[in-house]
Amino acid sequence: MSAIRLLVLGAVRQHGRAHGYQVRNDLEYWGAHEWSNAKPGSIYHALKQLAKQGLLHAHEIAPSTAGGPPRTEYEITGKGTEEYLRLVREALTSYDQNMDVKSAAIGFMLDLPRGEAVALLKERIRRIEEWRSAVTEHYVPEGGPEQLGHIGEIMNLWVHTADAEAEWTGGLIERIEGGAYTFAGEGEPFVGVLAEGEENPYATGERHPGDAR
Amino acid sequence: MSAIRLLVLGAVRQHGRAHGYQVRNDLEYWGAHEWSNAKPGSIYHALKQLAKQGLLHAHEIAPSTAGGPPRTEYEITGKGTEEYLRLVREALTSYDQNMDVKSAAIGFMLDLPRGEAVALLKERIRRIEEWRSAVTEHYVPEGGPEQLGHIGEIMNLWVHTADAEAEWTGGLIERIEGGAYTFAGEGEPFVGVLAEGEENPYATGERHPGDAR
DNA sequence: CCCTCCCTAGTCAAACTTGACTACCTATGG
DNA sequence: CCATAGGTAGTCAAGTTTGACTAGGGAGGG
Repeated sequence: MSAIRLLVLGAVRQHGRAHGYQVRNDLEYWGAHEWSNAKPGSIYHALKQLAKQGLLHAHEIAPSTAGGPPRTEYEITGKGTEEYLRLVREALTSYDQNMDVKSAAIGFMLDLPRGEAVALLKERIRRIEEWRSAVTEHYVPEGGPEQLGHIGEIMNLWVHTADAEAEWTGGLIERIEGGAYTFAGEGEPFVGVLAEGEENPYATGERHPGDAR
Repeated sequence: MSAIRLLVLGAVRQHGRAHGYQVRNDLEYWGAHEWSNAKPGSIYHALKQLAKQGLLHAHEIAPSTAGGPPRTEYEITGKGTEEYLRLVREALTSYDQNMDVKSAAIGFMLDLPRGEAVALLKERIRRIEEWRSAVTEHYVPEGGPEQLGHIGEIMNLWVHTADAEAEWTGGLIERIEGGAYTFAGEGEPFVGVLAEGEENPYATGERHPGDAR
């Protein structure tokens, strides 16, 4: 699963109606150009792709009001909302993923009801543990793990990483169950996009730490 | 950095001389089709690319001895060996990476001298800690971390992940400094490829746990 | 002897990603 | 009043990845 579809769908959805440059700005506001592969080309490509698949509706619009070429505005469709929620659920649940998917999942989790988010995170832990025991049981040869030599270090890395993720997930579950944050249906939804004309406090130039290069 | 170049260079290098299907089999033997993006198309593409860049030398060969289309054999060049070692060093050092790069780095680290491997891993820890403090210092707004709301959980994830990796790296350094494994120049090098005709004990069909789906 | 299945070895189109590039408009300083 | 820097909005070619597909040969069963 690539994070870009989720990010773009989520941005358009929070906006209600947005053109490509707005989405691009939101993702930059979120720092996503640094912790995900959200480059201009990918964003415009994703918008076109999503429109082609009926997840976004494209409005052809007259030349921009603020200079530059004419622009296309997008709105999320019913099918798109379904897909968005499906992607959020998948990102929260599955242990398949890169940092960008996980980060996006957390950013969007408030769009689910609190109970469901907790259930999905518990399922996540279950899958991590399942995977962990598959590693330890399947790969350890008869004669003990020493037989593997340095290759055993790879499994060690996998197990260590899995444990750390399970632990972090557990902490998050506790905080959510303890009443933290405002989930779907509990009040004003959290909106993290830039309004028309609002300036981006995290605009380019500054070096952000999400950047793992 | 994508893991595929490193994996393919490493496989050809251990073989001395190999055609695409052999590389494919080695990667399957290593389980790489499950913990990396090593699909047939990617492997053949990488081989051609590496040959074009002068990192591999391609021998055009007559029709296969065992059925199927004619095949091309590859050998690593001097430039290719340099690039291979550069990639191993980079993979060991940088905190940029996905599981596949890390796993490959461990698999190949014995091709470096012991002292260098330790130095690179220490540098890795230094970079992780640098990144960690960049996250905590840069992203925490005035008014405390509570201001961020659920977005703070993303930074929490990053920090937690960084700490886990630093810890794991530290453990690996200790074991290496304690004399574990046989590094470059210390004796018979470790060879993890299938000989001609040798059967792959991890052949397809079985489900491997590296598969994180 | 023939049919089917599987292994060998690889190709290919479609989708996705990357990074550089274009074109237009506004504000600003000299 | 002019040029020039910078923001707006997006395109494009080149490179990479994916997953399905091809085509030939041998093994084994009936």
